[in-house]
Amino acid sequence: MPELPEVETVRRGLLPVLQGAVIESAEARRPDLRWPLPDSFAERLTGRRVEAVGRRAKYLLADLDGGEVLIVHLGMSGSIRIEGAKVKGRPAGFYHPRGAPGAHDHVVFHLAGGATITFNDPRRFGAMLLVPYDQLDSHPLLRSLGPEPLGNTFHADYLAQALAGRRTNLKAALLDQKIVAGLGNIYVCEALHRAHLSPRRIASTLATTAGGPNSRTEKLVTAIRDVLREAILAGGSSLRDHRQVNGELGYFQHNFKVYDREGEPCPTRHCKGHVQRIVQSGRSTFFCATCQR
DNA sequence: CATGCCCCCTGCACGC
DNA sequence: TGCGTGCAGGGGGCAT
Repeated sequence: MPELPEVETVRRGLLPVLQGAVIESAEARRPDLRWPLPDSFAERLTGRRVEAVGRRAKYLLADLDGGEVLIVHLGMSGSIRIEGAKVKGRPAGFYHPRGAPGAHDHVVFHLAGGATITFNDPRRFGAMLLVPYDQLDSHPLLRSLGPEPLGNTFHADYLAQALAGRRTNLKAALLDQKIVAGLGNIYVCEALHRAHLSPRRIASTLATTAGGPNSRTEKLVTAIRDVLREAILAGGSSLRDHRQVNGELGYFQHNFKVYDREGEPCPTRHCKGHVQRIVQSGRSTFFCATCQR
């Protein structure tokens, strides 16, 4: 499911409940996620205080006292919900996923004070890991990630250098988390449409012109940053599984220009094209061949 | 190293 | 209604 904006939405929802909270107990109801839950998972979490709730790419990072970090990845279908919490005196959370109550609720955290945080993931492509804080940056899952697209180090100079020599297409290059970390299928399609760049274009053509990044690269960086920022403000996109942690829907899906809009007229001003769907690397790409070059 | 393909798993929409 | 098929916000692992 979730790309950077959805994960960031979850992080922001968790923050007021989880930061500073103590985990009274943890239930590992179904340990066979993408990888088995770590050894002694529940015991290592019991009594821990959550010092901070961060995010790197599509990973949620909960810093625990005692020196370990809980890494959570939501995979394709993972979601997190909070129940029994009060934020500013008001109860938060009532939504339950479809299906039988408790179905696919693989991990449950019981916080001191009575709130529960539940990880639900039908497809079980998600994961949870515990890693010593000082080994976080060198962890195999994180060490090769490219820059955060909303961070200071992601700019046209960087992207031009990162795409130099890449013979693959732009779609695949932007999905490559080593180039830029956090984009997925939706936001790559949307960013390329905003930048009027074809997903089929060879990535290296965005690299440099006369020693510097070309204007296409500048536009792409702007498009990526804009679409992510707008999506975060909208609470992410709710297609199937993604909810905010209190059960509310995100609404950025209403702002998609091309994703899942095959056959619709291209929304670019003065463009007479239509959105088409092609398959790249086995995944759907939506774009307008008229205004995206 | 870079690239492309397969696979993990469940649920749902679709056509017959 | 009951299939069977294809598709879904990801990404590790492998062969080439």
